[in-house]
Amino acid sequence: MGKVEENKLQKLNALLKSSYELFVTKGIAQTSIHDIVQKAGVAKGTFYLYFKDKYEIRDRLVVKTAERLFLKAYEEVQKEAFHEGDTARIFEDKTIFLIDYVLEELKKNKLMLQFLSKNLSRGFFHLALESHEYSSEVKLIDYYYKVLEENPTVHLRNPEIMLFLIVELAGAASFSTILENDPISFEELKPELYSAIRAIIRSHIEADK
Amino acid sequence: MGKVEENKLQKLNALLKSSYELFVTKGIAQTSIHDIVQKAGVAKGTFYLYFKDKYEIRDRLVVKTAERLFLKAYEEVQKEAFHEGDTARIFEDKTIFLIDYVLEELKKNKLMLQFLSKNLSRGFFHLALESHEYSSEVKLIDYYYKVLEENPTVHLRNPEIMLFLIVELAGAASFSTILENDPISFEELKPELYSAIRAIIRSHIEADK
Amino acid sequence: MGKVEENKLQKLNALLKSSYELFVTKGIAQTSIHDIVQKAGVAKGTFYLYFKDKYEIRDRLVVKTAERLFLKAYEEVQKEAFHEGDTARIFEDKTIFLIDYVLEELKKNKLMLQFLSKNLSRGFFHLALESHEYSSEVKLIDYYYKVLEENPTVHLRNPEIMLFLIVELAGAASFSTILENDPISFEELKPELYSAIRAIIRSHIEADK
Amino acid sequence: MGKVEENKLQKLNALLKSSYELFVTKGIAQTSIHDIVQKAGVAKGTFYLYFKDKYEIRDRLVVKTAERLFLKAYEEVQKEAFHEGDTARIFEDKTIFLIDYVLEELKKNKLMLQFLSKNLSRGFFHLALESHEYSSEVKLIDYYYKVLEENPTVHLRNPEIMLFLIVELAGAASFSTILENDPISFEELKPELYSAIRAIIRSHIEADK
DNA sequence: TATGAATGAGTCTTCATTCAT
DNA sequence: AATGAATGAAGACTCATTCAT
Repeated sequence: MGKVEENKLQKLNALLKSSYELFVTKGIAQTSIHDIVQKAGVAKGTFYLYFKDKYEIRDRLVVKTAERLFLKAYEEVQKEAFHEGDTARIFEDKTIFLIDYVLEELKKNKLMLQFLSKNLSRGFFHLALESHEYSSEVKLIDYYYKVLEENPTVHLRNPEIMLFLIVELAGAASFSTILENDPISFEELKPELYSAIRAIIRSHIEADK
Repeated sequence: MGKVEENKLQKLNALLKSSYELFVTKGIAQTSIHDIVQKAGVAKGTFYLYFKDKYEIRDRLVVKTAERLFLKAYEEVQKEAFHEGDTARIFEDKTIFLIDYVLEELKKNKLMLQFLSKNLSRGFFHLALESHEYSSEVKLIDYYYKVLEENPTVHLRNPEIMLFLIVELAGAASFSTILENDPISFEELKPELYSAIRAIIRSHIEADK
Repeated sequence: MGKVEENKLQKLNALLKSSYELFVTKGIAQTSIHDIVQKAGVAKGTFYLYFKDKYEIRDRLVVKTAERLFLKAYEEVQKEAFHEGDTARIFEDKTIFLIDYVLEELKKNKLMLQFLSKNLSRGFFHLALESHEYSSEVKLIDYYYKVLEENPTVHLRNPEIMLFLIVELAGAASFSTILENDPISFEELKPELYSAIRAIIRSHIEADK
Repeated sequence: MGKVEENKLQKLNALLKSSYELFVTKGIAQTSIHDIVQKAGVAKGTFYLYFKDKYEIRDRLVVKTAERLFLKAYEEVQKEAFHEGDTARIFEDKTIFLIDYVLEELKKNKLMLQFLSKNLSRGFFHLALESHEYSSEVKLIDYYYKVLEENPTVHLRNPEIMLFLIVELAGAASFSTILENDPISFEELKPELYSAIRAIIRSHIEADK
């Protein structure tokens, strides 16, 4: 990589980094291009060499953040030992573990949750399901299929829709409870949420012949 | 009502009406006070006689819209005959009916759905669960308790959290499917959504002694 | 006085009183008609039945305040016994006493001093010298002539200009020292100020034949 | 100086110039940012690149104007020959000359005087005594000490306070007479004012042993 | 006389975007 | 490629004043 290329990458990263910090701290609407470039230490005009506007930078950040999170969640599932009960039960446990890992991470980093939830109406989970122009190739659904493949005796009626429902439920329910303890605390919600998710999973597992 | 009072109400309504129309068409951020008062045919200063800013007007509109919708849903439940199966099944059916009515209304009026979903981070459904300063007294949860009372043999482990989970699920899942047919169409989602909701309800119904 | 007249006077006084309080607390520019009428407990339109604008009310207040102050100062001079030295010295002492009384009153009520000095470029003292449409008939200069008459052997070269110079000097010098201790404290200034005033008086006293 | 720098200076000066003209003509309160930038031929946003608000521009103008005036007055004192009488008399004459020069300049430019007197509660002369953030370093008091040093046999009891008193007196008395011929004309006032100033100076000159 | 709802001009201020250097 | 001065549209909000009741 030439010196020029290196310099460009450096500026790009400075812009991404300062944007992320500002978005997460002040919120997107309250962050101006001026704020971003000042924090990044580049000139105003430079911003426009890399991004169309701040919403483009936000989209890139959201995708990047989501992917990183899911990759880590998947890696943690792999490390864990699941063997209590039958394969259906193991699959259920793995799903809950995955969801729980992500939610706990978001709980630890509320600013990140706020940033993600505030700026994506459909929520963080949903986005990660979709293909996206900035995205690299791996999606939550791909990880999920891998988990599924590891338990070949489990048959789901409609795995994609099931995951969609679970993700929407977990996302929507945890946003308000984590951020506002409303209507109950996240800790109180958790057992009920996971019990509901298990109920959904079971209703999707087809009886073996 | 005196002439003055009449005139005041007229202005208030003109402002609410033009705001609503602009919000659902252009979005809140893209709507200026200038737009609102111009459409309403009143002076700029008049706006500030009735509202602090456009977010106050939005909140009032959201609450008003949500209440109207739920009241109608509840009325429709009352008209309908439910008698297939045991009381638990009847309760399930009534819940699904209620949800379905609201979702169908939102589907008919996508602009309203968009407006509501875009402007309430926690979602339209969630709001309706809570008390609110602009709100009259009846809430979704109240309607729900009424429905519950009509089926006194049904015992729910935790009716409030159950409703919260159902509402978050239905809300989140239907927003993206209705507005963007993504990842599937709303029509395809429906049976799966309702089946998931039934699974959640059943997991909350306590076994009779 | 009829009931209507009484009511009118009451409103007028309420407006004057609330204006004064707001002017000395927040300053004139920061006080709106809305503030005044709200504090006075009358309607906005009522303000315009009594005053053209807030500057008219300010002028009336300034004159009223100044007159009251000078009347009191003159009364105090009358109570005091002056007999040390010759008539010229007694006249000098009376003048200093008069000035000192007014300055001490202003020092006690800095808000009043601020209000007067901020809103009259030429200062409080100067105004009181002039005839004014809202003013009743007695002016500082009239009091001064009375003092002069009590000491008939004293001959001043130009009493009016002398008083003008003294008043401007005392006013300007005390404003900044009382309000801001700048460049020295008022207490430190006083002996120097009064010594300067005495020097001016002496230079105006004509030698008797 | 690069083209950019040159252009910046040009804009800054255009803003200062148009502000000054508007302030002295209409008064500060009646001058809007819109007026200023329009007259300067720059965009509204440009104003905020150079100044926080119109009060900052006013302060800079006042200081700039005052400094220029006093520098010129001092230079004129240096050019003049003073030798009539003893050193005390020469010192007196120089002081009067200095004051007179400034007052005559203000008389020539009544708009400037009006602007200065209206917008500085403590008075224009007073300002010139003080250090100020926009100011370069030389102050009236510095010039005055120089004058004093040129006459080493003159001993003043308290030169700083004496100057303060003289300046306040000259400032306050001349504002109203120059601007409004009130209560007498400036020309009529002058001999009396200077005689008063001489009386003050003499009362500060300490008797030689 | 008194009211206070209504007005809309006026003001400040921010900010994305452009473009000459 | 990078800069940052300049732009000016756009927006929020205030407030003295009017006038129908």
